[in-house]
Amino acid sequence: MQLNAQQLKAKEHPSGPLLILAGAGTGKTTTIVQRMAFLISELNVEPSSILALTFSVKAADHLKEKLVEKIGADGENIHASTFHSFAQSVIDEFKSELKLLYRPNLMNDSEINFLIREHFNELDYIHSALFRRNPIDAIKTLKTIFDQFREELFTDEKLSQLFTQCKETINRDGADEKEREHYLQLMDAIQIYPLYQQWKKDENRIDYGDMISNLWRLILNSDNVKAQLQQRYTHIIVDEFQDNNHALSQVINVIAQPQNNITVVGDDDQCIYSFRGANIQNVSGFKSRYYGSPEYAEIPLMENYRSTKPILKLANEIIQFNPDRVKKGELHSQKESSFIPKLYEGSKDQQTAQLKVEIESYIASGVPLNQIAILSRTHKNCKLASEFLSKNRIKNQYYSERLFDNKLIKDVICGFQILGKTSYWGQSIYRLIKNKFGGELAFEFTEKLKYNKSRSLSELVENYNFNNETFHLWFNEIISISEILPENDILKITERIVKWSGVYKDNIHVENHQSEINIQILNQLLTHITNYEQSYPNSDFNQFVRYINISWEVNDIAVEPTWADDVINGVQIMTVHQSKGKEFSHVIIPFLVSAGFPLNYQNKALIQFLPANWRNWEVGDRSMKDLHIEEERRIFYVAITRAENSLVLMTTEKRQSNFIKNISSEFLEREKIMIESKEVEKLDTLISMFENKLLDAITFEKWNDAYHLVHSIQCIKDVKNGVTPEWNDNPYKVEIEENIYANEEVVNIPTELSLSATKISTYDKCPLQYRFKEIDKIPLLVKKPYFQLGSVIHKVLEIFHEKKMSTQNELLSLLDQYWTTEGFEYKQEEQQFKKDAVVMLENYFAYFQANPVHPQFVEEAFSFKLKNCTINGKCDRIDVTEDGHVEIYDYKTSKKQIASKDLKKDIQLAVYALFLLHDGIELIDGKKQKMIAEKLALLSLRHEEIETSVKFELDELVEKKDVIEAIADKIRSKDFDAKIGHHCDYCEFKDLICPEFN
DNA sequence: GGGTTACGGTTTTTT
DNA sequence: ACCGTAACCC
Repeated sequence: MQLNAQQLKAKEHPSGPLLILAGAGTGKTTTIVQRMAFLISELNVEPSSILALTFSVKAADHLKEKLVEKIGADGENIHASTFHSFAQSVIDEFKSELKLLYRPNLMNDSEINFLIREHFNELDYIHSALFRRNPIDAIKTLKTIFDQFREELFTDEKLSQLFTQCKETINRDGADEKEREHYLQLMDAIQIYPLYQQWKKDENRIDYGDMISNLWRLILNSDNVKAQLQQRYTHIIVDEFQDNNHALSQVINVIAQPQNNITVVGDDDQCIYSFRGANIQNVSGFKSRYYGSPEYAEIPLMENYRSTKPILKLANEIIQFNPDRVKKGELHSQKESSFIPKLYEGSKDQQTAQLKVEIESYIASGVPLNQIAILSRTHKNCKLASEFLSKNRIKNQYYSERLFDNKLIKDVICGFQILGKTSYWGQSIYRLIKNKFGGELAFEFTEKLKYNKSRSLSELVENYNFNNETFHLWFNEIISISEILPENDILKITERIVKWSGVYKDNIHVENHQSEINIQILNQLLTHITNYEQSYPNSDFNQFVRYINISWEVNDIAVEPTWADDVINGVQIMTVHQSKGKEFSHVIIPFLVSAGFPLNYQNKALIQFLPANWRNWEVGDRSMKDLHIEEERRIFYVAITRAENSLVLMTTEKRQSNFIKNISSEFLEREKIMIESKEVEKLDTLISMFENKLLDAITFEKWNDAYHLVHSIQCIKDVKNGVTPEWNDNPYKVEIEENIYANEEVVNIPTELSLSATKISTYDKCPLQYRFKEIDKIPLLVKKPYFQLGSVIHKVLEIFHEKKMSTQNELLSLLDQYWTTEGFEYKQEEQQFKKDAVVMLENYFAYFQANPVHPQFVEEAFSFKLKNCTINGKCDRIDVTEDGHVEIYDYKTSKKQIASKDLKKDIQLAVYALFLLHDGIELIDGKKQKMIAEKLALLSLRHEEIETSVKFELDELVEKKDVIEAIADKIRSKDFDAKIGHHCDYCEFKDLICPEFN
């Protein structure tokens, strides 16, 4: 390939610091490869004196390949690798200087979280209440902060100085609550960090951050190492320089001395990894560091060989809104085109429908599917697009599955939960029985599970009458596995669990593409477990289950793609981050809605990043939020610049993304989507699914499988036409029937429908969750600490009033009496919860002293009938005032206090009022009296002003009654569609049961 | 115009 | 749990 003038200049730049500002698609790899060739042939640099560094393994492999291709044997002698593998090789070589005898073993993310988890109870004092209340969140947060300490190369002295700074900040007036909490978390991180380092050392382990910081310590503390490295590598080349963090930049700066023959290639407009420490000031920082040096040069490559002029015009228009960019001119190209990037406006459904139209028109004009890409900001939207295309018979490729989200892996995990008797115990048995033997048998089994408090399998068997021989045998097998737990190693047990759970037998039954994927996925799990066994050879089974559960919680292991994935020709669907470095003839970016892209900036309760003024770079007066929007804009810029020939954007009519809202039609042609989306029939979806499988079978030459699939498709079509299919020996029969009859199981609604305030709000939140809890009666997880706290508080207050006690001491000693440490995994958590309980009781007592009444009733149960249901419930406390007015009180232990104006929406208070209206209570004369409640109050115990209250008038209560009856009607009509939202994260059925996540 | 409420969204991933 | 915009109120 012929280099252009700028590229040539970069190639033949003599020596000294060189900054190549390489825009998207400007031939940067070619240029640096040629530059290395030039160094060797023209400047007589030894190949082994060149150090070429990248961040990712993929980029390193790509670079090595190109080097060998262009330079030949000399290319192989160039040290081209990732930063981390370079660091590791140096540490190996000089390990004696670090006083290491053996090469430390690298920890993966699950192991790191597990390590902190296993030591968490040793921590004596934790500053952050949030950390104390939620150790798992604390562990995850600590890990990311520890990484950032290393990215910024903080020394012990620096950390202790920052600790003092934290203390000053939290004592300062005017700091808001969240900021104060963040600094408490940072104080914890600083205090725990040396312990974390020691825990690793004790086990001769290191993490990725240690690789870089050890290298830094080596060259800083040993003149010998520094001198050797400086002599060995006289020329340094760094790729994707904008993604470097501070630590990496410092390391290469030192090694490059004294000649500073250092070439960096990067584009500040494509820096999209600041969440992992990438320093947005890297590029300009390089410039200011070496600007004074006489050999310093700066060469922009802005001649783009990828995109057409109109696409680049849009890209330039968008990125120019970012402040403080390094000066390098605009991207330009020679590719003329009359196609202006297009913007479709329509609802989300219309956008997906339009996706289909666009792709079909590309197909009609002969574009290969893998030249079309759908890019999205989030995985959620990628998934949406992928599922939509599959339903519509358009082959597509989207990889994002996490190992522990996989259905088969979850089945195996269920086996571990059963053996480990964890809180997932009941749900795991339920899930496996349902998968293997159907819903009816699972339903039959649930009652028994509920009453099996000791979680003993043999006890279950004694109480169960097995009519089904296969089921009986299967159950005996898990019992015999549980009996050999102590004397067998974890891999043995895993093997038996895998067999028992049926994932081999049931999912690898046909010689087809999917089976091969399934085998690979299972192997990935086995590898994960083998690694654990090697690291913890003396682990007992319970510890192993804790490890598995933390891996599951972290869930960051991606399912590896198979070799075969490259062969498939489908529409490419990926996140913008995944698309970096790639290019496609046609790019579609749908769902450009406000809050979606740019994503809303969120200042979360758990700290995510070090404070801006702790970093080794200046951001001027831009806020964290400004920086966030700028990064989102760069992400959008990266997405646009992937397109070669056509670029189609899609957005809603209102609430459009800020990035495109005011872009003039000169850059972007707008058009309203006119088509209406229509639902694809269930059986048609199934046919599409099998047609896709057939395509795979043909691609991979699984002819026997193809034969079955053709037959399967015929059978589904038969069902569609009302004909009874002839299944013969079709191995897909079970799978197809499951799909056809899914959600058509019998749901038995009791004739006497019993509701309560809680049940009503559960239904309101998610009808499916209501069904799981109240209709299917799926076993719940073992009580979480949070609920335990609530019930203890209620119990204590009940007794306090019942026994007519009157002092705070009496109240608090009741707490001591009823408090139990059971159910708490972490010491800190238990202590904090008890502290919270004391505060709540103190708040209550202060309130009680100001309002000294003796309640008429405590924990008063009630029941009354409405048109189509019975309402049951319990009032925490009922008072009768001197003038005969009734007041009902409810204790709230949750963090959130409902504002007075919102109380009328509260269903619970309305239910109490309805009870008084419909059923009444016994007053002095022993007769039940119906009336309107004068006052309905919530006592939010976590707040100083605990009382908020409301009164419902008659017409309002009639309205509420209608609402409840409407819900009862909906339940009776078996309306149980899942409602997805943030509440899903707190739903007990999310992990193993809910079809939306399984 | 300014304040309030309703509503619709809600992470990225490498070593 | 938290943010940004549209719609509404005055």
